[in-house]
Amino acid sequence: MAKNDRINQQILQQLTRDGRISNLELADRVGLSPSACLRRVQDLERAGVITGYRAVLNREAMGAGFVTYIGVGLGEHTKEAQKAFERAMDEAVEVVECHNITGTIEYLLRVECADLPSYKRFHTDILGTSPFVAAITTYVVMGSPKDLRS
Amino acid sequence: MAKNDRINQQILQQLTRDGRISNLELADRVGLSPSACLRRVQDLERAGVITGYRAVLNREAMGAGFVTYIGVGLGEHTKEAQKAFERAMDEAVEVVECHNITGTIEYLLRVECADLPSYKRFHTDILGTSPFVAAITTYVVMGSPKDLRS
DNA sequence: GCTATTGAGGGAATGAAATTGCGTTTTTGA
DNA sequence: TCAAAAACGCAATTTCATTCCCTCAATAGC
Repeated sequence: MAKNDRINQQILQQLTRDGRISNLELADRVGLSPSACLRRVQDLERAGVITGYRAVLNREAMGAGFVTYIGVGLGEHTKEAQKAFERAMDEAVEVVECHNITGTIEYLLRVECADLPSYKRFHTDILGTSPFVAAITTYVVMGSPKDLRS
Repeated sequence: MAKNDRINQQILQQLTRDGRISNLELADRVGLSPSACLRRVQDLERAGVITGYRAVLNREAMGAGFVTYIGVGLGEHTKEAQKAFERAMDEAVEVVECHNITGTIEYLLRVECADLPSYKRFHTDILGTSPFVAAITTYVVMGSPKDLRS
């Protein structure tokens, strides 16, 4: 189990800001030698505190400015239905987030498309053909006054 | 300006899955030489399509494991009501995202708390006292089979 | 109080990867 | 069809990740 001391917190903070910082630079910033620093990072990864690394994209810069949240209800509530739906969502590049939630519907998606026509394609070709999908409610994002995760 | 062809899409998809994949491996997966691949990645960074890289942390391991999406309807639909609500959300640390959406409600929030009691505090003390808030619908996130923005 | 053991750190060597320069190929547009 | 521009691949160079081994400090047992 990885510790939760000051240095590890610094490491996590730095890697959250820049996940591609070199180990040399990271070690320098937290005041360790490269080898000691690398060991700590690997410990954090092994302990499951760091679950991965991702590039952060600006979708508007690549023509994906049409953002929607979509509530999805499944017709069946079996484990198989969920797995099948989740697999379909994982393969769809438009789907940026897929949350399994409580309430009247099972899933909340964040879907990012270029425009309305391309959203329509996603809606009919992907969602419409996905297994077990029963109810779809779309909320179009007009703006995000606050978004700390973008 | 960076292109938006098949290869760049593959590059972006790979980097959103694993932002620390080596350039050699990435080049291999998209079918380019390392140098050509690196140039494309750098172009995407320079064009602002890739805005950065982040380590993905296990939030439960850090004491913010209670995640909810909250639909909020306002009692008034004036500009002043919206501004006041957005200001309140901006000041609340629990609110990670605030989207202005179309539909039967005006806002969709993502709220991250340590646990249910701390969520209750947010619900009553922050949302309950915010101006013009009329309808509140909470969806508790039980899991996120896919989340490329975390 | 002393010593064995364990855990963490530092430094240097090694191997791998990023990066760059350059010639070649492909694409584009007149 | 041909010239210019863009993109590519190869190879050399630099930088970095990773490993090995030694040292130091804290801890537990005697």
